[in-house]
Amino acid sequence: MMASDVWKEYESNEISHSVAHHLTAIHELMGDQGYARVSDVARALEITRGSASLTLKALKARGLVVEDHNKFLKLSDDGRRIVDSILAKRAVVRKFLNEVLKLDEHQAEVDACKVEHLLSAQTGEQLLHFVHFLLSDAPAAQQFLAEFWAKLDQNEEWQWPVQDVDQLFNMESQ
Amino acid sequence: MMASDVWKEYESNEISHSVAHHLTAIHELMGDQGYARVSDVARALEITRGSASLTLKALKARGLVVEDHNKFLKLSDDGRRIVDSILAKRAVVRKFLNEVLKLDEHQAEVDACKVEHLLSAQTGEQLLHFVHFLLSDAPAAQQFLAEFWAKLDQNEEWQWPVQDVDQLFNMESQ
DNA sequence: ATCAGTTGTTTTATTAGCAAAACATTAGTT
DNA sequence: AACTAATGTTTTGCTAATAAAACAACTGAT
Repeated sequence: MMASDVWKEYESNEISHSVAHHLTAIHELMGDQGYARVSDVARALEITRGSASLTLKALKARGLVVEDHNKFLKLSDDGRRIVDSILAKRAVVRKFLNEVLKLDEHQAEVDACKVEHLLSAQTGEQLLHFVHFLLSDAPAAQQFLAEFWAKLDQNEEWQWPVQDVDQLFNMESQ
Repeated sequence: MMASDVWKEYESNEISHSVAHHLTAIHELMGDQGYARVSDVARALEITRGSASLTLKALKARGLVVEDHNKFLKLSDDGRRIVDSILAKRAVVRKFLNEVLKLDEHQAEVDACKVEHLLSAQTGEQLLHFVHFLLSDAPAAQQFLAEFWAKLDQNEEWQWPVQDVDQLFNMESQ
């Protein structure tokens, strides 16, 4: 049975990759230089001012960005909440990929950036609990990680992509 | 510092969400009913035949799909490799979200479907090693999971989204 | 043989997200 | 004042991915 209802939810996402980065750019510019204009966002994202102007106009219409009396941009409360959730997911995914799975920092950054806006809040929260405990000083966590990393170094070989992951876990197919 | 070079890699992905699902649809139709035509793919994805026809024409041009003498579609070797890597990532992410993080099956399925085509091969492979060891009968793994799940039930409270994830881990900001 | 249903394609239109270019406004300098 | 630079917007055009509708070709039943 095809999960036709599942795959279409991709587009029904309220926050696109582009929107996520327009919003986070405003947030970071506010932190770095205290203000954010259309041009600053465009420079930060390396797109033209025209493109940024159009996207930001839409975000103002959606109530995620508000404009100062003198064209200075600010996140609304809703916009701020969205940025917080995105940055939290990005940070925890990056941390997991880099510090647990031992992927290099660039790869961890790129992959985290790609998925940050797609994960549900529930997923982000559970992942945070998981990584927090995994990287804590709890003996069970440290013991597990030590053994996992040792196993990684042994370079146990599968050819990737594994043909049938479920079979690798001794599951019935679903 | 803005990672301007990072966020644009999103679009430079060779496989879009749509393409990933056109290819996997062909794969699953071959398994289910032994053949796959344009109409079958369109029905499986719940899009019009016209849309499927156009997308599949592009995939034939890219050499990922080949067409029978009588309009029957098949994956090329390249197409098959892509489907294998996508399905492996989807399976391992779904398993991690559902069986480790204890997200419900639907949420796990949706989130896995959203990110499957975005993760690098390296990430997929490392995640597979991780989940495989985590769900094995190794005592360190079972001990860790038991403690983690017990901790989850205690419902340790953070308000999500956490404002500063790095501070939660006692890191210096980066 | 005709009529209905299925299939595949093409054309037209829409949306999101970009670039490029033209334009208007403002700010700073000389 | 005039010239220059920076800023913001609008218009036009592009690509990917969709829908909708028209069309052609094949299949099957009676």
